[in-house]
Order: sequence, then C-alpha cells, then structure tokens
Amino acid sequence: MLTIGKLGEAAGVKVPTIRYYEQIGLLPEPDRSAGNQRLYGQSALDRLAFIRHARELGFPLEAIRDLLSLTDNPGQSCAAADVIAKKQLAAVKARIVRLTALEAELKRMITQCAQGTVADCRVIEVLSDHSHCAQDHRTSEAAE
Amino acid sequence: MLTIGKLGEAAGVKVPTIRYYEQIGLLPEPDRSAGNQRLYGQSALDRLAFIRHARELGFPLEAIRDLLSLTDNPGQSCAAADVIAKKQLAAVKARIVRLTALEAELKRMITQCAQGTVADCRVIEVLSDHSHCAQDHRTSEAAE
DNA sequence: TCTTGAAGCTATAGCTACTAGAGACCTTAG
DNA sequence: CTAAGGTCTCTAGTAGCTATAGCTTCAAGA
Repeated sequence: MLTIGKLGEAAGVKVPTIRYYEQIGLLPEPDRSAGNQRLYGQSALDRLAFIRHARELGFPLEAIRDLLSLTDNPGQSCAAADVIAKKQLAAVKARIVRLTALEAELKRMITQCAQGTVADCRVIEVLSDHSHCAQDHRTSEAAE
Repeated sequence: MLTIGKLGEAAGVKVPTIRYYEQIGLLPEPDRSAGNQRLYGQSALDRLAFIRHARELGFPLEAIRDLLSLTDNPGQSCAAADVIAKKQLAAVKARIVRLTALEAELKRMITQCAQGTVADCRVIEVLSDHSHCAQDHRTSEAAE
C-alpha cells in the first residue's frame, strides 16, 4: 500500500494534485489508515498514471473523464476514444500553425530592433500597429 | 469621445475585458459622462490596441504591463523591450517543440487503434503506459 | 520510550485572463 | 414619452491546479 506521497512520486504527480483529482471525482476515494491517511493500491497508481499521461498529451480533464469511463467498461467499442484522440490531434495541429506564425512575427520584431531608445523601438512599434505585421495572426494562441 | 462599447468595437476587445483591464491597472480610469458612463479618447484607443496586439502575440499581461511602462518613458533604452520579446519568443519556441512531439504521439495512437473494443484499443493503452511513447514528452504543454 | 522532523490532514484562498449574470441606471431614436 | 439597447457595479464562475495555515500522524534515532 502506498501513502499519497509515495503514490505521487511513483506517478509523477504532486500530492495536492492527487487530492484535487479525488475532489473532482477523477480518482475514487481511497481506503484510510487508522490515523485517517489515504492508502492506495496498484489500481490507483495505474489510474493516476493514465491521467497524468493524458494531461501530458494535452487532453483536458473532461476528456480524460470520458476516457476513464471507457476503461471502466472495457467491453464497448473504442470508437469514442478514437474520436477524442482525433479531436485532440486537430487542436494540437491548429495550435502549432498559430504558434509558428507567432514565432515568425516575434523573430522579425526582434531582428529589426535597433537597440536604440524606446521611441524608435521596433518591438513597441510593431505592437502598437497591426499593419506592421507580416501575417495575420488575429486568431491567436492567446485568444483561445 | 467614445463610449466603452464603441471603444471595444474599435479595438476589437470586449466590453467586460476593458473594465477588467481598468480594474487591474492596465488602463487608466477614464473621464465619465454626467450619467457616470466611461468616455475614452484617442490615447485610450491606442493603448488598448497595443494591449490587444501584444495579447495576440501571446504576451502575458504582466509583460504587457512592463512594455506599457516603457512606452510611458520613451526616452530610455529599448533593451528591456528586447528582453521581453526574446523571452516570449523562447516560450513560443518551447511550446512548438512540445506540441510537435504531442502531434506525433497522437498520430501514432490513432493509426494503431484497431477500431475494436476498448480492451485492445491502443489509444487507451498508450495513455496508460508511458513506455509506449515514441518520444519523451514529459515536459509537456499541459504541465506548464 | 521519548522526541523530533517529515509527511499527512482539512479548509480556504489565490493564480491567469477573462466571462457571465443580476438588477439597476442612462441614452437615444421614433 | 416610451421602449430598446447600452452601461453601471458587484459577485461568482471557468480550468487546473498551487499555496497557506494550523493541526495530527508516522517513522526513525537516542
């Protein structure tokens, strides 16, 4: 049996995060020791590793909740899991496109900065006026 | 003079967002009409456009606060602006790297999904065990 | 056995950058 | 003059945690 600290270490998740996941119902309430401390078994570790991994892949917690409900009834079709993953892939692709445009714009800004005074700084100037931009980045990362 | 609605329209920023920016001190408190409604001039529009553009480029509000304080004293060196922009560029680059790894992993997961039942669905399996991953994406987008 | 320090407990508040709602007030066109 | 739509303040909510306070429990060394 693992304490919450050991579980967190094993799964690579911080202790308060585990308690948070329990609170929002992603992890079941574990058994407690005589002194009221949480005790976890292998299944909790597996489940937490699953959650962590999905978070690393950028899945929002609600999608993870759905994925977990799939694993909880493993007899049914995995088409639902496939749909979630495809949706996530589309989102990731879109973000890459937008970020790449931002990268180009920032590079351009920086290379044009003459290192003089703020009054004639390209960085400030570009930020002041969108017409200085090479591309349209109006549907941006920040606007998500 | 512009009302808050007209200002928002002109700058492409929603009305509650303008009030929020005022609240956190990014925008100065404007004059008011006899009926206590906010009235803005050209300088507020310029400042708001600057903020919006910087947000589109992914700058966090704190960085924008710093950039705005630079524009408020335009005589000094623009090295600080350069530093802020370079920091932002580095952050954007790092996100692209991570997202590209995520993209590859999601593609791999999806192509391997046998479209059978959850029990042999690779989507679930890959998410359950990090050792299935082609790359290490442990320093991920989600972990930011 | 006692003690000390780490780890655990609950509960609450905070973070970013907004967004949404309630209920009242102002402005303007017809 | 009235009705519609814009604006006002205030509060609370969103995601996904993180941090703090003040307490209790546990494990190891003297």
